[in-house]
Amino acid sequence: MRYWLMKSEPETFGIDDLRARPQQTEHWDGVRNYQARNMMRDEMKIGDQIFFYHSNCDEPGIVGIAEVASESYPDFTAFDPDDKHFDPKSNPDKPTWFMVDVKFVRKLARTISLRELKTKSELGELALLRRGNRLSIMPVSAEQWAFILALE
DNA sequence: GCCAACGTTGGC
DNA sequence: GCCAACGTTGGC
Repeated sequence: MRYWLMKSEPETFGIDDLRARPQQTEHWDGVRNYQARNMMRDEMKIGDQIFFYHSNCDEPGIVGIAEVASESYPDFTAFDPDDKHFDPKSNPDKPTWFMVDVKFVRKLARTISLRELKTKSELGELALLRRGNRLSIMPVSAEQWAFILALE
């Protein structure tokens, strides 16, 4: 099993939105970055654990845990001209973009903020903290996962 | 709102 | 293939 971190803006789709979905599950649509796509399409497996990260908000940080709930499949929002994430280069016969379903596991007892994570030398290699990293999905090592959870 | 750090696009 | 222009992300 692998570990991941996925960013979302709480004003758009936060951890509480995921919890409120039927089956507490939602497809992770809208990813339009090839690196992030490759991780979802090629590396994520059902049961992988995910840190749910709130970005672009008052206190950016890890707010909960989710898990991968499906194999990857084409992101159908790319096919819809009316969708914000429409991409004319992707079509159902040869989709460009993929996604997985993500299921709510639990909220953390408190937000582990980006500010706090930055103070931990043990997390120097965490992709989230690397300079200029804007990927919305990134891998987390088992060691990093355990260390961060122990902060809770 | 600002701006650094990207990734993408398109002219050449 | 190069690279300038442009758009986006996301912390602050």
